[in-house]
Amino acid sequence: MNKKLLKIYNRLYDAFGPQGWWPGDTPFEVAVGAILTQNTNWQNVERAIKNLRDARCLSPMTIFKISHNELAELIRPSGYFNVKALRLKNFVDFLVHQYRGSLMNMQHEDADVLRAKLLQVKGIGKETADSILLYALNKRVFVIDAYTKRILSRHGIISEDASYDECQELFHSHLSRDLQLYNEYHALIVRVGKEFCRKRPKCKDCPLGRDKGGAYE
DNA sequence: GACCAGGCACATC
DNA sequence: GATGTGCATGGT
Repeated sequence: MNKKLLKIYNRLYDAFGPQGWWPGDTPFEVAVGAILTQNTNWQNVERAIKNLRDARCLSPMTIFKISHNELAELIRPSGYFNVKALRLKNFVDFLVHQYRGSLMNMQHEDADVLRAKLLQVKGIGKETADSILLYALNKRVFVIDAYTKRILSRHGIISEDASYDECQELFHSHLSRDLQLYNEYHALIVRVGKEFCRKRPKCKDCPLGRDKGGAYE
C-alpha cells in the first residue's frame, strides 16, 4: 500500500512538477482562501481575495471590524457570499479571542489540539481545518478532498464510501510524515483531478492511467 | 440551459 | 450514521 501511494505521487510529480501551493502571501490569506474555496472554483476565490486586498480588508482585525454586508459584498464573486461572510467572521472572532488575532500565535500548539479547536468554529469542517493546518501553519496533516476519494476509489485503493478519517489515516500511516510531501501530494491530486477526473474524464492521457475496470461513466 | 467547482451546517429518518 | 437540502457565483 505504501508503495502504491508513493507510486501515484511519483507519477504525478513527474507529470506536473511542483505545484507551489498554497497561493497566498500570508498565513492569514491562506486561511481566508481555504474558507472561500469551499465548493467553489479557485478563480472565483481569487477575485474575492483581490476585492479584499483592494479594500485593504485582508487582515484579521479589518475583517473583525467591518460589517457583515460589507464583507459579503467584497467576497461576492466566490459564491455563497452570505454564508462565507459568516464563516470568515466566525474564524476571525476565534482568532482574535483565542490567539490575539494572529495565526503566528497558533504555531507552537500541537496539531491535534489545533484541529479540534478549528473544528469547533462554525463553517470550518475537516477539509478546511486541515488545509489551514497544512498550508497556513505548516503542520503535518494530510488534506483529503473529493478528488482524493474519487481517484483512490477508482484505482481500487479505498472503497467508494470510505470516510474522510479513514482516507486520511491511510496517508498518515503509509507515507512518511513529511511536510513537503503532504503539501505537494494534495496539490498534485487537485491538479490531476481538475484535468482528468471530472465527470467526463479524458483518462486516455491521464498520468495515472485508466481507472480500474474503466468504470468512469 | 445544464453542469460543475479545492464544503459545511442543519433537519430528518 | 446516512441521506437530503440550502447556500450563489462564474466558466465551459
